[in-house]
Amino acid sequence: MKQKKRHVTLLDVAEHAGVSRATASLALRGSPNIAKATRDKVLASMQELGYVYDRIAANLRSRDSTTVGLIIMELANPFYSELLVGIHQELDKFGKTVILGTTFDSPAIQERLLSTMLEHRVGGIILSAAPGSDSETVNRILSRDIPVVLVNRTLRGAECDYVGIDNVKGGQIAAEYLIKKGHRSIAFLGGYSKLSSWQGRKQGFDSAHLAAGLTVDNSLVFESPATREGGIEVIQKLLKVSPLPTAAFCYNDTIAIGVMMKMRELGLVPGKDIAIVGFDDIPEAAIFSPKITTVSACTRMMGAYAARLLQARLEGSEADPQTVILEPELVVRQSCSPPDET
Amino acid sequence: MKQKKRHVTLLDVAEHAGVSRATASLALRGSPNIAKATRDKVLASMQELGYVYDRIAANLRSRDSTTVGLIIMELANPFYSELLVGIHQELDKFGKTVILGTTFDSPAIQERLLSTMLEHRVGGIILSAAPGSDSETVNRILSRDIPVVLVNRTLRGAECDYVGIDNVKGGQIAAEYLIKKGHRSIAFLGGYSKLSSWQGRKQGFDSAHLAAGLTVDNSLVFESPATREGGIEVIQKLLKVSPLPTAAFCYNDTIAIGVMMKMRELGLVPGKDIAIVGFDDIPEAAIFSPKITTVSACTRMMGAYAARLLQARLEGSEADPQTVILEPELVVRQSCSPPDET
DNA sequence: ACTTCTTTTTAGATCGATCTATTAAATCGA
DNA sequence: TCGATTTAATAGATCGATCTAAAAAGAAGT
Repeated sequence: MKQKKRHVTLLDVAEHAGVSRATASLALRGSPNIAKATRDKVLASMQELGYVYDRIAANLRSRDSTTVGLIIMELANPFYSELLVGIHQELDKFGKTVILGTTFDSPAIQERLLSTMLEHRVGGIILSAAPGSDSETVNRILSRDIPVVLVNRTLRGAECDYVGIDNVKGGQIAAEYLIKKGHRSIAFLGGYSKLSSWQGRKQGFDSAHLAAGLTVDNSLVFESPATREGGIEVIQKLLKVSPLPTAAFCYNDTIAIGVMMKMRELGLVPGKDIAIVGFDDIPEAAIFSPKITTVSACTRMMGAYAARLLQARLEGSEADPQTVILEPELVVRQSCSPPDET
Repeated sequence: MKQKKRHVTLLDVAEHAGVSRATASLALRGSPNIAKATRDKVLASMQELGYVYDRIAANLRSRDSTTVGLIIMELANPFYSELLVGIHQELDKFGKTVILGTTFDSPAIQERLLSTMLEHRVGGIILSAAPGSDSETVNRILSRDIPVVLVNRTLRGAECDYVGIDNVKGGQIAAEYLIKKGHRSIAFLGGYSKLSSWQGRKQGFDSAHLAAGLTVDNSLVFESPATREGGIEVIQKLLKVSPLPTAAFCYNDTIAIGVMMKMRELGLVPGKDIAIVGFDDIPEAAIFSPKITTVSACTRMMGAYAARLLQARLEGSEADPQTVILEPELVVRQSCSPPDET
């Protein structure tokens, strides 16, 4: 039953409709200087022959592109999958098709993905850069006239658009909240100090302490990968400290979840024995028990902004590099009791 | 500082190396009948000029494709994002680039996405079909010699490969487990009865009852969207029933989470007042409190299999349509107490 | 009827690569 | 040394569309 259909090209359509290839092309694209009768004839032939437009060939000739490359760290990570949703939905509105790549935070993989995407003639790239990657990488792409938008992670020296969140503010409101609740000894858990986002959050954390007349105890700062395992690792280190802090600000929600799971396993009551604030407001934060008080990074909106900035470039904007910094918001839930009176 | 580099083509490379375009092309691809000295010369010129291979143009001429279309329901859904991970990682190994589309379960959107992907000359398509979509859709693509692999959701009448899970078995082991724990009155919550996966799970659920000499009470079956909200909706309906069942099998984990959140909100103890078994084993299932006992759908593996089947077709396999059915596994956690003795 | 202007259509070159078929150079055997 | 064979390099057509520039057809003005 499987009959092999020959590939139908525009030339076949043109011949079937009794016009030239050029006319068929113009008709297809709804050019105003094709007579309506002719256009209808061409459209009918297309229908009849089962013609499929070859956008690839069209793009080759007209030197443009309807695809966009998207490079993120990982898909199995709620933060990035939310970001992906935001970007994907917005680009879809602009008729752009997304080509996906994940780096697992390896600059080498990132390099390979970028090459592949260039070979596929993407019109632009949205990049959440792997740590340790070079701004030279980005600038090399820009010099090929392919716009790049950085998202979530900035890259010093890259001359392109950037969308991120105000990490300083985020760290600050988290710490302010805990201080207001009466906490005086607050840990800072997880993440890597070489990431710009970590530095920002820490800075805000510190300045909230300063503003309240408190000093930050840097022996309560522990770094780790930004994973659930990282959280488990870091809470174990923290529990060796004496006296224990009454609260902890976690670099992100995933770490907070690891921390709290381990606490419960050890017979502690997360949120009560140690109050916890997370970061990102991933979907899990609302379903964990206790529900996690966290700093919302408006992740989807961040993705949408990135998509819009890129679209503007694709439409020819030559403006200076834009920077969009979103305001974080504290989402108060149930993971922060006031400190025990002892 | 921004100098506009002209696009470097293979012809430029050839001229720079002092050979013909054809030779440059062969050298680039490592053809055995190009002298090593010549190849080195060409490679050096490529390097020097900053040449970027245009895979799109190459694919046009050689009539093949390095891209694959992937169509799923939604990204912000742990099940599908796990599936995506499995597919994406495996395709990446084959050097295939993924073009992404989400249907939100709308056949109309699905149709549009398929068209777009065909226009982009994808080599093949992995599809988790929207409910109510037509097998004709798939067969039309197949008749264009573009292989399709269905994943997770089958489509009656579509003559192509399929990877799924044994839903009957899954429903059965879930019910068996609850029955063994002593439950005699078990609800079936969420999902839509028109989905083939729902029907399978229900069938297994029923047959486990039958095998234990129990009868299924169909007034304890409630349908809903497969979302957290669906779970909330469906537990409210269930709680109006009297006497209450002692256990519930949920169509998937997301529903189970909605159910349990709402239970807790109403002062009930999820897992104790009503024992809960979920389906899919999404990452959240392990972090929810209580940790959810669930039927693992081996989601990533499912994705990997789908990718492999497609790759086989792309390499020219003309075998009859293949069907891969994965065995589900019960993951016992903490959401199933035995029934209260009253 | 003839020029002028507009509208509609088209031939042929082109995008950047690969393919086919052929030629040029090198190697070899007698 | 010369033809036969193998190896290396190339010219020109081609993939399926768009673009440019020019031609053909139709409408309008005098």
